[in-house]
Amino acid sequence: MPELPEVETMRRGVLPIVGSRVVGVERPRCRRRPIAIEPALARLRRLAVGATVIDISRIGKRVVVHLDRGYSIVFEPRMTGLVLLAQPPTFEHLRLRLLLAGGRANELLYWDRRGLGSVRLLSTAELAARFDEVTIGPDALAITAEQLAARLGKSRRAVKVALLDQRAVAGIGNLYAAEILHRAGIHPARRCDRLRKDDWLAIHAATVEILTMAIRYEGSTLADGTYRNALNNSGGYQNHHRVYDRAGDVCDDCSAGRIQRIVQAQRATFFCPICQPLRQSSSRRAGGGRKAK
DNA sequence: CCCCAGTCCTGCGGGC
DNA sequence: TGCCCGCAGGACTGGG
Repeated sequence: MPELPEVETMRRGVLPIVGSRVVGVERPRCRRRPIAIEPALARLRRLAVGATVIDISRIGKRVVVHLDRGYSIVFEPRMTGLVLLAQPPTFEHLRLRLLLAGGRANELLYWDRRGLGSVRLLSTAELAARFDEVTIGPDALAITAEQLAARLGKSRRAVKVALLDQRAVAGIGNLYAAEILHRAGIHPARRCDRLRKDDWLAIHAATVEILTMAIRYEGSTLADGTYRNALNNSGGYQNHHRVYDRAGDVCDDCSAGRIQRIVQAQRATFFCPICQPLRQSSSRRAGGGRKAK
């Protein structure tokens, strides 16, 4: 499930197409229900073909391919989408192919097993309108602790549920929310409005640490093997998860608690009851730093 | 406004 | 061994 580290890895992986010219857009034959592609293929083709890729950015969990002529193509992978330079995991689920010339890559592929994702061509104005500060919060790697506290501190939601709200902070999904709160030593069910400044500092520090480390390992490829980088290689961060999908395991950090699984807002949450007590202990470390391994 | 529940989709694993 | 059901969770929508 691509979250910030996986999408950032995709973005970096397709950077070689900067400078290439789009010479074709194809929707491969696919018996599957087509994913959302906007505008319709003919118009997409008319607007994109002939344009040159000038930059690749990321908006939360989306990869944005910027073209000259004032348009951008937004890839939103949702659960199982991949942006690839080559070698799709299967041809059955290949959804869109951008043919390229004049650069280091011949094509950019969008692959999506479940097909919940989308590809959209937006003008610069449409892009700005769609992703303004109301609809999407600051990126999780750019937000300050003060901004995080200001945007979530009055919410009565459980902190884990609130961290998934892309309007508050962009890029955190179910997996990394669990890992971040474990590193910060915060119980996922604690209400945002009951957290103190120290808690937000700890969550902010843990966010930067966990996401940075996950990017270094090129993201998490779970047991279903879906997530791959732009060259169809697995990520490595799944081997460093402390809590996600590890219910019943003894916690690596405290060697005492067993990882628990609960459900919040219809999503699985994992945590260590020793490292993440529901009632705040007076001795919790400040700043979210965890003892070195 | 705030928050929750339902929706989309496919593949896989557990249970019988 | 085979089949069915439930689950996985991105973003979005409708409603209390």
